[in-house]
Amino acid sequence: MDAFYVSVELQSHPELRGLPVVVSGTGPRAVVTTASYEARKFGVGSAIPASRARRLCPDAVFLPPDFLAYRARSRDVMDVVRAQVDVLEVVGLDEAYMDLSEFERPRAAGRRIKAAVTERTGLACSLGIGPNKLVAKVASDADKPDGFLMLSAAEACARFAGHSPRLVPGIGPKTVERLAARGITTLAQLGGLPDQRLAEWFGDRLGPHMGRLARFEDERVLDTDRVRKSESKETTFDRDLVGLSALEPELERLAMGLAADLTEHGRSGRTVGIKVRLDDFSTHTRARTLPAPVSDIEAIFSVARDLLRTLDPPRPVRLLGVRVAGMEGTAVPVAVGDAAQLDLGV
DNA sequence: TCTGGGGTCCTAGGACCC
DNA sequence: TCTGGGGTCCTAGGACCC
Repeated sequence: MDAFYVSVELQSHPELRGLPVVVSGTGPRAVVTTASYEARKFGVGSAIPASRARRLCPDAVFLPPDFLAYRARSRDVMDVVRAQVDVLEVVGLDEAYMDLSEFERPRAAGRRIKAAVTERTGLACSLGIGPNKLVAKVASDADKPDGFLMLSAAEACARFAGHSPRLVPGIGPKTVERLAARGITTLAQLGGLPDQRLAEWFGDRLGPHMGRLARFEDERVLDTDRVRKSESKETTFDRDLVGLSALEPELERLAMGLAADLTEHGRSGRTVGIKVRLDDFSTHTRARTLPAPVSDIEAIFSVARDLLRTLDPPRPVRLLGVRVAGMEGTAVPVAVGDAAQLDLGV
C-alpha cells in the first residue's frame, strides 16, 4: 500500500488531501511513522525524529497513529486480495506477497487485483510482479506510488545494475557501509564477486547469500501461515529514568500489558527477557528460559525484575522492554468461519 | 532539540551430551 | 607427551524489516 497510514487518515480527513501530512507519535522522542508524498518533498520520511520533521516542514499536519483503524483497513484490503488469489503471504499491515502462477496471464491478474483493491477500499497501492519474491518486491518499490511493474530476473539485473546494494531488502545501512569500505557500491559489482570473497567478508552463509540477492536469485517460497515466535512490550521514556526504584514500576506495567496480550490470544513461552537501552543508546538484553511456558503477570514480572536487578543499569535508562519467546505451539481453537481472520492476527 | 514499537533472523560462544 | 566431531540448547548482540 502507498503511504498506508496517511492514506487511511485522509479517508476520515478528506480536507487534508493535497497537504503535507505526517503520522507520528506525540512525545519528545517520537519518530515519523508515515509521511504523505507531499511531505516527502520536504525530506520528511519514515523513522526520522518527529522534531526534525517539524523543522523540515513546519506547515505539515501532524496526526497521532490510530492502529485500530489501520488494522481494520488492512483487513479490508487483504480480504479483497484473498477473494482473488489463493496463496497469500501477509507481511505487516500494508504489504503482501501473492502467488500469481495459478493464472494463465499473471500481468492481467495483477492489474485486476490492483484495480479491485483501489476500487473496493479507495486506497492506492503498488504492485510488482517477478519470478520470485525479491524481484516482485523491488519492482513494486521501484514504481511507487500507484505503481505497476513486471520484471524478469535478467531485466531486474540490467535495470538496477548501477543502483546501490541498499535497494535489496536484507541489505541495510551497515552492510552498505561495509561494502563501500571495500569498494563495492553497485549491485552489479556485488553480484559479480566470487562466493569465496563474500564468504571471507560476511561469513560462509551470509556472504554468498548477498551475492545471490544482488543477482536477483531468490528461492524463497511464500509462507502463508506465519507462526509468531515472540511477543514483547517496550517503551521509550520521555525522559531517562535512573535507578531500580524508578524502573521497576514501569517494568511491572509492561509485564502487565504483555501478560494481558498473551492471555487474550492463548499464547505462552518459556523464555522471559528484558531489554534496556541506556542514555548512550547502547542496548542490553537479558533472558532466562524456564522449565515450562508462562503467560501470567506474576511469572513474567518476577523473572523480568530479577533480570533487571542483576543487570542493574549503570547509566540513565531511555528504553525498557519485556519479552516472552520460545512460544509453544499453543494453537487456540478457532471456530469454523474465523479462518479468514486468522492470517492477519497471528 | 537526534534516533518508536513490534517483530525476525543470523552469528558466536559456552555448556552439555554422546 | 594433551585431548575429535557432531549435535542441541541457551544467551547476547546486532542487522534488518514494516
